[in-house]
Amino acid sequence: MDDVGKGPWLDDDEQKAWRSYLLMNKTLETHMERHLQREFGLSKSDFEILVNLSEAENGRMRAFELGRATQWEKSRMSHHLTRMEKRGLIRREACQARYPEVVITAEGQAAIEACAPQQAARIREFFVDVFGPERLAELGKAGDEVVETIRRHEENDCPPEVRGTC
Amino acid sequence: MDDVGKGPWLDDDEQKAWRSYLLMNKTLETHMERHLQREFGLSKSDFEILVNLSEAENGRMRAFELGRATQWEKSRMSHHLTRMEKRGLIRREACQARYPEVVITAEGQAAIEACAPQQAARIREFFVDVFGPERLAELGKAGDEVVETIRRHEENDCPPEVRGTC
DNA sequence: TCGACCCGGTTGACACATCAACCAGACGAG
DNA sequence: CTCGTCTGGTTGATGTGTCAACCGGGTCGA
Repeated sequence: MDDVGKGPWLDDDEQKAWRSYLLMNKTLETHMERHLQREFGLSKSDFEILVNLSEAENGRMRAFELGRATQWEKSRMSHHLTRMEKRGLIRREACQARYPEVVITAEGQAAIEACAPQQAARIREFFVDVFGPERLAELGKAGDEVVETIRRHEENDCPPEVRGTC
Repeated sequence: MDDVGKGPWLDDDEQKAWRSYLLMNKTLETHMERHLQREFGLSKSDFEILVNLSEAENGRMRAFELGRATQWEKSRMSHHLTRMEKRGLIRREACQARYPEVVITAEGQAAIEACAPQQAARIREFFVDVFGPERLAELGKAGDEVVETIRRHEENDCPPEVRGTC
């Protein structure tokens, strides 16, 4: 309620920066994703899961932790894991503990080892190197601030009232 | 082939910046989208179409131009337009020219006029103001460079050879 | 004039995300 | 003990995006 008053829409500079940002996002994302899909038959989502699993102890995690790491909703996680299981990239494995663990298969391991270096190279080529170290650091800081601001706003907006619909 | 050689994966600083950037994206996007959905029943895609139409001459455009403006595939456009038509936000209208025109309805106009100011205010609050003018300008420039780099790379990668699969 | 292609647009099948409902074990209060 | 509730996880319905195939009117060369 304290931010409205500069006019109903963004002014030209604001607009321009915002649109540049959006365009960069879309371009980067579609480029990376298309490459991943065409060369390796993996989606961005597959990649995210495989990265997390391959970095984990013994290549195994609970679905819950995967959810925390990726910020996905649990139902999305469940659906996607069943699809990946069907394709042989992961396996759900019952263990002595309460809940089953998600395990990366040899095939999954091979897939990510095959594509990770190229992904990294692309990130460098199109993002890291274009920004350069100073701008990169700036962006990182600003990004964290944005996230922080939104976090604060959201928890402000709905303090633990009875409403579960936050 | 000239970028590989710094190691197969990103180093710590690169990694950190990249992840901050990704997180900012996801946070911003889900926040904005959720707000739009809950308060106004519009998706980001609906919004994009309505913005373009409402800025156009007479609130009407060819689907083709919408496609150019939004960078969507034609099939996605077609599907989404039929859905929006069913909801009464737009109308497809045959005219004397070759192809039908997409027209924004009164209802669509009302919807976007209702939500646009709040969208703008949120963009200011969480993006423009957090970055501040200098960093915003930097980001805009860097973003354009990224887009430019990818463009060059892609047209380089597949010059107008016979392959239509670019 | 005829056929080959191009181009804007539609369609159908399928992959994916989201939402709400459900399930089962754990846990705490009575 | 048992009833309510919480939590991690699954399921099904539905909305959305993508791919490939198709359609119909133009255009161009033979």
